[in-house]
Amino acid sequence: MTLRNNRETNYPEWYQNVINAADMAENSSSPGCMVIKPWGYGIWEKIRDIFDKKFRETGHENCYFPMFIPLSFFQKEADHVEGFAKEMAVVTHSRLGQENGKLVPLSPLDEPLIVRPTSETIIADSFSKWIQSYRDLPVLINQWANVVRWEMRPRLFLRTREFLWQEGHTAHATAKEAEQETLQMLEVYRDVAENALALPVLIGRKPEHEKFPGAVNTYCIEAMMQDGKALQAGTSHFLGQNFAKSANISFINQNGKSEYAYTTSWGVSTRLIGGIIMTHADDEGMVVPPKIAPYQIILIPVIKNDADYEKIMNYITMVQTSLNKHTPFNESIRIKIDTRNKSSVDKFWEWTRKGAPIICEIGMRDIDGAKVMVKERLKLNTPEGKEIISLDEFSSGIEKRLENIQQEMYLRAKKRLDENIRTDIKTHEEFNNYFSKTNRYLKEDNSDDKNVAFVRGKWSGDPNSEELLKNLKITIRCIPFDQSGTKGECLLTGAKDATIDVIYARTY
RNA sequence: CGGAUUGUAGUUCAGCCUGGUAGAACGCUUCGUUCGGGACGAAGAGGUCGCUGGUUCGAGUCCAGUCAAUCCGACCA
Repeated sequence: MTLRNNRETNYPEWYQNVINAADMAENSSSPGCMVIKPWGYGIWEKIRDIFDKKFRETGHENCYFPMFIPLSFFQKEADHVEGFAKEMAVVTHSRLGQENGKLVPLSPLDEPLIVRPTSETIIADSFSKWIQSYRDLPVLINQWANVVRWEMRPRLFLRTREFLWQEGHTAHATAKEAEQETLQMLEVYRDVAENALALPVLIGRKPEHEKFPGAVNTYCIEAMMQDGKALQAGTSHFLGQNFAKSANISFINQNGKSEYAYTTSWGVSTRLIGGIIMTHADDEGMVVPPKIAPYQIILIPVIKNDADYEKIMNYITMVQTSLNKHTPFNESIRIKIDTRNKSSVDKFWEWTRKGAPIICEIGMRDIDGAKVMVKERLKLNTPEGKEIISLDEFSSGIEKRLENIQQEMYLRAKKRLDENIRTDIKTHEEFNNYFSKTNRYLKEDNSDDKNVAFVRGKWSGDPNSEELLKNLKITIRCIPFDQSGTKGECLLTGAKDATIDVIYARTY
């Protein structure tokens, strides 16, 4: 029994099926919101821990700010409010009362409160109090929080009204230092995405019309899903003095003069999990990279006679003890012994659908020869996917085995990304032709030339581009850092002598 | 928020056109045989048919409203 929909017949439904099959999350009765279940939340916790460590290593400390932001704070930054106005949750009352047997809001607030869609304004307010002198800079903080954006078309992990994320906020004495911070955190995002989530990404700068509201520059990491669409996986913003001016974050510099600080902000969210699903999952369900798997190894007892129970459990404990001596990725190994009263076959397929990297079935057959049956999720349905090896060999090779799985997952995704960025499209006509096709699951051999994914090519920078892109349902994902400097036909407008290299793609 | 479609058992759905005792499969429980690639047999539990109102002797079925979900738009991490 595979998933009800495979990637090829119905990609969006397949995505939902994977989440159900892996028991990662579900729609809540609270409209547009999701319940993140233990396996999904466990993955988020691992992602969070890895990022958190990196943030600390780069000098940031965690804080917490209120989720309610006074409405007036949003009026201070014009671009910012314009960008978020259409998706604000507004708190207007402070009490409920009975009216004709129905509960109704009572006691209106003098000033409505906004449930934070992002925290620039409320954090800038604090910064303005914290920062007096150049000696107070830089301020480097991060918060792990939930935010609310009133989405009209929710999708588990990718777009829900409430989501979990991390938002870093920093203030600096110079523009240069703030820009460096912005790029440093972008590099942290790239590093974690590629090395921990096995999510190969493109990095670059957003064009003007895709910038974060209120930012001077927005940088991003962009990933490619298995249907060739792009997913913005993380953003890092250089905010210049925009928020400093609107919230009066000023300091006395070394020359005794008052100056506005330069701020940054950067964030990744639970959306990353959606990206991981759409990058690694297959027609059997989820596949989780070992570095972020809540459990890396599942041990399933195979008990044919109740009389063997104790013997088998003792052996499994021995397997666990042996594995526990090892520290893959320099961390404690994460093992789950599945003792639930279910058939071992059911357990195997359950963990397969959840995407646990390694599943071992252990029964009487293994005990005599001190062996273990090892199944790797990534090699499911292949002859190599099932090995019977000695416990010693399995145990001593476990670090390497998990590293190989992690590496293999990255390489597979990287190959897909590399092979589906078209660089040979040189004219407006070819470009229109290419994007006249609809996105679908990317076939590996690409033999029938129906794959639609990314195009790397020229853009004129024409301010009317936004409208043109909208009509074609295409976006400019980013302006890559490595610009060729050559001239060519703008793929979007057909204008000659366009100089900017950009990534065009459809997006989530 | 606009367009389309759908809401019936835990899940997927049939029943609705043509109103008259609530159905199937899977899942779940129990027992037995099984168990190392998605088991089999037998018995059993489980639904005020999304919600509100209307028409009717009678509504899962017809009508109106409403809420939610899915897909397509607009918007977005």
